[in-house]
Amino acid sequence: MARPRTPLLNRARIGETALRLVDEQGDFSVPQIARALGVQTASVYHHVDGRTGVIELLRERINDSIDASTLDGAPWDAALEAWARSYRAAFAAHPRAIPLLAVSPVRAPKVLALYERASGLLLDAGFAPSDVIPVIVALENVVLGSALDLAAPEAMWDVADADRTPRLAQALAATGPGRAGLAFELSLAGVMARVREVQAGGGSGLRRS
Amino acid sequence: MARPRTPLLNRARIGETALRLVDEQGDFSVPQIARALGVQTASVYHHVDGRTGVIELLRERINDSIDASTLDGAPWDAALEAWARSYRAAFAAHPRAIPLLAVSPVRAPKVLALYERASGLLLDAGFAPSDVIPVIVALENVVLGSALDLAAPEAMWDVADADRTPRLAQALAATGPGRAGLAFELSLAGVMARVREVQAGGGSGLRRS
DNA sequence: TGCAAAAACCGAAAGGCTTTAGGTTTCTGC
DNA sequence: GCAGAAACCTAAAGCCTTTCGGTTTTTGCA
Repeated sequence: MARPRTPLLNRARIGETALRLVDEQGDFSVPQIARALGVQTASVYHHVDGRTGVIELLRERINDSIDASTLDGAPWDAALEAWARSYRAAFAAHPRAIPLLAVSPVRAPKVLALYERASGLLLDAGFAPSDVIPVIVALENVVLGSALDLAAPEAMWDVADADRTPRLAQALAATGPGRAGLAFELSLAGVMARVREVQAGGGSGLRRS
Repeated sequence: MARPRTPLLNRARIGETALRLVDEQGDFSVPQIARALGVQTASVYHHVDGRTGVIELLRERINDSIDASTLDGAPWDAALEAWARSYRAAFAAHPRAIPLLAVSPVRAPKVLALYERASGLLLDAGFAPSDVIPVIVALENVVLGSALDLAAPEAMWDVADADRTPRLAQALAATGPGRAGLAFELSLAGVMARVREVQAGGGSGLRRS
């Protein structure tokens, strides 16, 4: 009833539970976590900095499943592309977490470490320093946009009926499964091609184009 | 104290207030809207279907500022690109609303009408029907990903310090303002180039690549 | 014209969430 | 051996969402 002989809580268990709740219902609350772990709400606050802290835990968990080693590969463009794929796969595994992560700022050092490696990769590849961040952000946009698409899926397209939106219905009928993946591959291929052009151009390839 | 001689509330005033609150603080609550309009909380529920209804109001407002006429232009690729730009501009004007809109699917007929026009544009341009949806989704991913980036607090990048993340810090220092816009232009240019390839290829250009 | 029904707002309340403050017990370091 | 930290609890303040009856004014229609 006070301090237990063996601890009931730890950050890992809290993060695990929160992620499960988010996967199941698209959101979480501190009382829900506490109930799932058989503990009072206030106890959770001893291990985590409130709701924001739990979100940070989610970010770490998802981020840990990104294969950072891809960034060590060569050539640089294959490495970057593999990183983007791994990045997306990590988010695609928990699409409902994305809206949560989008609003709160990144504080996890591990996440910053990823950006650090990506920056190093691009600088070593000869990118102008002023082009590095835009390139990273562009890739990130594609990854997150595609992941966001996974978060609010089919319902949106189901509304289309052949009477009011015939062309859309025609296009939808011809679309096979895995449209989200196809769209991601299209975007990724396009952006990577453009990124290669920027690198080949040297200097600040972006502002010139 | 009961029914006023002239109505105090209407959907437009509620939507306007909600959007202002979202722009200012990144979120809204029904009581906040009520207070801003000098009304009791319960009164708002007479005009709008709760919190969800207010979010739908936000979506309508933002969608209305998309310039749909761009899709009527020619050539098709310029029209599509202009649409993407207008699409992004609409969201960029209220970036903090994106996480709110991202979770619930679109049901507004006006939005579907946009997709209908885009589908027609692509079909008329000779795209294989099975390629139309992936192309639209790919563009949308870039637009929403980039808009989401605008919602993310700048603080995210401020955390980088030169000791632990030197290359990232170097890249950040060299980055001018408007990194978000630069990244969007990069993504858009890349995706549009790839989309042109798909069209030129005919058939199902996507699966072949 | 009369009057029932609808519209617009208010008061109150249930139930949930976030967070803090202050207790009690157990463990740890010295 | 003991002070202090750690882990959990009870309690409570203050917010939010939503619903359920009021009260008054307007409107539709007979």
